[in-house]
Amino acid sequence: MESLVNALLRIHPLTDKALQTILPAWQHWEVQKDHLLLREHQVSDYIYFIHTGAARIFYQKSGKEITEWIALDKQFFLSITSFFERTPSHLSIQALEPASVSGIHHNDLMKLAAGHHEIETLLRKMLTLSLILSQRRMDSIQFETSQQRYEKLITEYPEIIKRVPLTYIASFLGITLETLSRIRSAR
Amino acid sequence: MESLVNALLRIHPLTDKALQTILPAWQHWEVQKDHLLLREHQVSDYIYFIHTGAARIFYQKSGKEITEWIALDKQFFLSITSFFERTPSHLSIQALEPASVSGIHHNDLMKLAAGHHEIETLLRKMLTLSLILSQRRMDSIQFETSQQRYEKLITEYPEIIKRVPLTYIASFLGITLETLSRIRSAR
DNA sequence: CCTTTTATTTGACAATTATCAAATCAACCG
DNA sequence: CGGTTGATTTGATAATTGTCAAATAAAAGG
Repeated sequence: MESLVNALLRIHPLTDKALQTILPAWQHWEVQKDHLLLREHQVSDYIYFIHTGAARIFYQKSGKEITEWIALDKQFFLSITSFFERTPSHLSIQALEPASVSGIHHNDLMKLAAGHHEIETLLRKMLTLSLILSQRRMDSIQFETSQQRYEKLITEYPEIIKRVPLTYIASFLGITLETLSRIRSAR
Repeated sequence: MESLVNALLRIHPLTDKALQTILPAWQHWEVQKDHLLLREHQVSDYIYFIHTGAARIFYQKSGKEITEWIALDKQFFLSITSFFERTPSHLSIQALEPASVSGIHHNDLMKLAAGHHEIETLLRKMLTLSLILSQRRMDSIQFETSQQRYEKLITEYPEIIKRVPLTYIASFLGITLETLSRIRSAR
């Protein structure tokens, strides 16, 4: 709980009142390794926050699984298009380790945002950060070599190699498993 | 003006009062072909809306210009990171045709959003749309062939070929001019 | 209309990465 | 511990795209 509060306050300094309003809206789950938080074709109802553990967002592409995002401790994650457009997701979300996860439902969040200017601002700032992140990732995919992307990843998340199978990391980086293996052995 | 109002209302149905509050904050410019709306290293102060004309967002990458975005009539465009983080932009924005452009200043928009819940919501929805777009583009860059990306582009904007030089289109698609030329001649 | 400049196409070659196949390594279970 | 399964590495080859150089086409200015 504490890490969720910190994460929220870091995004926007909510008053105590607003904080007390939004906190009860979060639900909590302890899920096992491999548990699916979201299945393909479902409408994604939650923005998640992972307290401890790891999860991946992935989809099927011509028979293969493509990992689109990997979330480690203390990160928010969601299926953006499905959550905001209220359409069935082509993505699935799966725990890669036993995980402690919180989530806020779309209905609740929208009601809170409509009722409290502060929470609307919080949401706006979350979206701003997310958009900036998305832009950076796009830049990175388009203009950095896979080598560089890999280096960046392990600089930012050194533990990721030990916690997440290379197949997932490879497709997250937009390369094949074999290419990643060669990049790694060349260092 | 009318197209800007329509564009805003399509994003979020503002009350008349909110509309009358936000409209005066927009400035208007008629700019010539090649005019720079934003120069590299400047902090980007405006979200722009292009009534008529065309513009591109680009940056220098090892001596070459990379076009990151192309905006045709009735689209919003901005240097996302610079505008929201208030940091000097690595991007430039240039009119590709004589253009009629509106813009709202960061200071004004933030004051309005803080003062009016409705405008905060409008901004939040703009960011949501922008994030969805950014995700789609990322997907497209990472998992579609350049062939497919080109097809999509001309399906959505058939006129773009006649209005924008192929060099810009090529780098927008993330390929070289030569590769684009070959894709085009193969059809 | 001709000249100059810029935009686009074409060709040859090199570099990067994907694909397919097989080998090795590591982890887990009885 | 031995065996089975899944993860990772290595090898050989093919496909895609980038790079550099040159040719052609189109546009702009006098």
